[in-house]
Amino acid sequence: MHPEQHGDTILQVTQEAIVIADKFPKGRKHLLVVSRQEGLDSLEDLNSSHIQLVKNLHALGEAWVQKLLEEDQSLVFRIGYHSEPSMRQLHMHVISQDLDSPSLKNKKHWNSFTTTFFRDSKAVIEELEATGRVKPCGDENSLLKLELRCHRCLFVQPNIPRLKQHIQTCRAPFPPDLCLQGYIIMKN
DNA sequence: GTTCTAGAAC
DNA sequence: GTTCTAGAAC
Repeated sequence: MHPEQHGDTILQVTQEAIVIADKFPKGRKHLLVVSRQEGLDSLEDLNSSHIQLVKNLHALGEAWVQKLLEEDQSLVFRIGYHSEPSMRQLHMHVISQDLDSPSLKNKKHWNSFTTTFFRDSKAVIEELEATGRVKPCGDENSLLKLELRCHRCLFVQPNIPRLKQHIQTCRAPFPPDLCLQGYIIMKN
């Protein structure tokens, strides 16, 4: 609400949103596009009146992806929302799909970005336009407790250290369903 | 959200 | 004996 009081921690300010670096990044690049609309805290709060807002948040996120891709063409991104955010103010994650970060430490962290708990911004916009609401994905808690599955090759890994080791070298293409829907954003 | 740690898993 | 996780505390 008062970005001027936070100096250089804020990457960008618009009338509707601010962009900041996630304090505990779960990928090499992890930004948050945060709505400045008071009281708008999660996807459940959205209705038809917010369509332009979420489109603008999406455009802001995409612009940052393009900027980050200019710096490193090997990066791959997804942009979207958590089903059950743990921080106030509706915020969209812009996160690189290496998921390579010391702050990614447990199953909940992993599953919050790799299961349907993560709602791609594009799908959120489409659902909001089609129905005027964004339905909860259902049983968020069990999604966060699912097995540790590589987000590329979809093989299950037994624990976090092994998963982290695995993703250092896994070069399987990203799942076709995500690519075909346009959820995976990479250099053309 | 993170940190810490007891006890489960190996 | 060591590694790892899950739940409590913050």
